[in-house]
Amino acid sequence: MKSTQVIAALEALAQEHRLAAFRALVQAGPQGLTPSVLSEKLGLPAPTLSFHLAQLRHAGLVSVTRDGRSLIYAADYDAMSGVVDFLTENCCAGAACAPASCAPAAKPKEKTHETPARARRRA
Amino acid sequence: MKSTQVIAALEALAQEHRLAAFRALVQAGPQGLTPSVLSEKLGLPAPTLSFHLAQLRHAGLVSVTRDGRSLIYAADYDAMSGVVDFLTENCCAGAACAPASCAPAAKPKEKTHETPARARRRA
DNA sequence: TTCATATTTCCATAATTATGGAATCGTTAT
DNA sequence: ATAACGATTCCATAATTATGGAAATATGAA
Repeated sequence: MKSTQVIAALEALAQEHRLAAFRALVQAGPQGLTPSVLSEKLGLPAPTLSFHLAQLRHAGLVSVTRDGRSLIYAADYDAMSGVVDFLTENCCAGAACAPASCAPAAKPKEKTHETPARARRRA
Repeated sequence: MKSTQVIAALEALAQEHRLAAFRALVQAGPQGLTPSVLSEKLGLPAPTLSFHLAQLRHAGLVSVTRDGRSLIYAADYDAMSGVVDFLTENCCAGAACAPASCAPAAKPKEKTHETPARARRRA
C-alpha cells in the first residue's frame, strides 16, 4: 500500500464523526448501513453526514451500493487491513507493535546511545 | 486507549511530513534523531519541522529529551502500539485485520443480506 | 403524473491547519 | 562577557476542512 493512500485513510479516520461512522459500519458488518440509520445513530444532520461519508469513500475505506431509494455504506475490510499492515510494518518497530493477540515480541533494546555532547561533557 | 487519543494520533500521522518524520524516527530506533538531522533528511525549514514535531509530541507519539544544545526526538513505540491495537480491535472485524505476520483468520462472511427494498421488489 | 422519501450537491460561513521569515531562548565554546 | 549554534516561538498569510440550510436528484408509491 502506498503511503499516499495510507495518509488519505488516516486523514479520513482522524475525525470524530468519521471514526464513529466507520466503527459503526465495521460493527454492522458486510451488510452495511444506510445514511439515515447512521444519521440517527450518530446524531448528525444529513448533509454533514453525507460530507463525511464522501470523505471515507474517497479514502477507499467504505463502499456504497444502492438498494431502492437507500444507499448502503459498508466498511472495506481489506483497505483497513492495508492501513494496519502499513502502520505495523513502517511505523512500529516491526513485531514490537503487533496486536496483543499475536505472540508479543521483545521491545527494541533501550541501548542508551553515546551522544557527542555527552562524550564531550565527560572529557 | 481512548478514542480521543487515537484521533489525536491519527491526525498527527495523517500528514505527509509528519508521517515521514515519524517513520524516520521509528527507523532511527530508541536513540532518536535531532531536528537538524531530520530537517536535512526531510528537506524542511526548521520552523516548519518544529511545528510538525510539536504536533507529534502533543499526540504522544514522540518524546523529547535534551542533549546539550540538541534536542532528541524519539518515537514512542507504546503509543503507536496502542493506536494499532485500537484500529485492530475497533475498526477491523477483529482477527480479520491482524497483520500478515499473524496466522490469517478467515474474512467475515459475505452473507448478502436481505434488504427491505429487495424483499418488496420480489413481492 | 404527482407525491413522498432518501440522499446528495450547492453554497456561504466558520474554524482549523500549514508555511516559513524574523526574532527569541537555552546551551556551550572562546 | 560575547559569540555561535541548535531549536523554538511569534506572526502574518495561505490553504484546507467542517458545518448545515436550501435546493436539486433519484427512486419508488399512489
